[in-house]
Amino acid sequence: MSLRHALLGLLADRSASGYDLMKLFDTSLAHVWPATQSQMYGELNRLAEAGRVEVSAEGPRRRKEYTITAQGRKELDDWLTAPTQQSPRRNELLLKVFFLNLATPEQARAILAEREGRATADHERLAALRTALESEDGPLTVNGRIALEYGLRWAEMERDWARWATGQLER
Amino acid sequence: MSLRHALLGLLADRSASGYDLMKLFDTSLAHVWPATQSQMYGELNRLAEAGRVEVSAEGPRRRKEYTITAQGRKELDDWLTAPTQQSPRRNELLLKVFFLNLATPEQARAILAEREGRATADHERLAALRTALESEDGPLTVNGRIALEYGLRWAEMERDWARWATGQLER
DNA sequence: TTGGTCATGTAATTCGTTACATGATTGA
DNA sequence: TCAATCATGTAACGAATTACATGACCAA
Repeated sequence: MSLRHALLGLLADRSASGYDLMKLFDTSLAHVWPATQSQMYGELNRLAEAGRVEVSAEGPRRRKEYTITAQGRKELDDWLTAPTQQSPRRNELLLKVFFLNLATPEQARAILAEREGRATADHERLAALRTALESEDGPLTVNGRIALEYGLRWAEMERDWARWATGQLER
Repeated sequence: MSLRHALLGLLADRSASGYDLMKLFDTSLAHVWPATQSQMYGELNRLAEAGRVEVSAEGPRRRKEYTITAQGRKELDDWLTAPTQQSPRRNELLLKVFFLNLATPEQARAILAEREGRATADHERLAALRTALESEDGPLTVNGRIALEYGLRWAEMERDWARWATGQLER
């Protein structure tokens, strides 16, 4: 239930409405923790009920601005220091690999080729993003670049693995 | 809903009961597609109702042996050839990285150190497994080794990234 | 005045987890 | 006979997705 912590994390930086948080998610957190609008509004209400956030202002169009409370900061801090539970490694690609012997050689090659293509495209996209970010130098960009580097290395790893695996099929 | 396809994949190789499938999951698929017993029995009933599998034999203790049908093979084949939807990349570690500026430098280093440690341990465990498998040479081991290689490269990537990120913190 | 954006919600459904329930069979 | 294993299920809950519903405000 880390959506909760993602919301607390964003609110720790500055107060915001559900709508604001939604946009922040879309622009900054979408690739590490996707969430839908329904989920967010629900979770915000639960956070408010639990005293982790409070409505600090009301604006036009029923806008509610949420501010993190001391309890909320505590929970956020506890989460940050708790051991990170490793990502549930449910992996559809590997599941297909496991059943590769049920597919024809052409199908098998296609599965790996598709992944290689996607990984290559991802890598290029992220590399371009890194180049674009190198010019900026804010305090926020440090974390961003660390996360970006993860994505780059991951894409590289998948691309190289897919190539290697394709080679393994022909023996 | 790939649990469905995992079950079909196992049944494509040989008929089995829910109990057998459970054990197969635990020994072979646990790390790519974990599933609980509840889920499996439920899904098997749904597959039977949809005509993808059928009860081919009944044994002692209410044992039901399932066999894949032509419809089931079709569905499995469709899944294998369909584009692999990329793993939902909800990643708690990266979420924490995103909020690293909210933590103290010690906390930040601890988060990365923990991941480095885990990744290193994973890598060693898988490397040992690879060595153990190198002596065998069955027809099933090809897929297995490709999947294993993925795990190895992934652990290596995370380990190296965590080291690099720790270095980035000190600038 | 009307269309776009701001803004918040509910409902239905699926997937997954944990815990509980039940009983048959086998081997020591 | 009794404990372990075989064998299948139900119930309750939480997390996530998709679709739908509603309305206020602002600018052209």
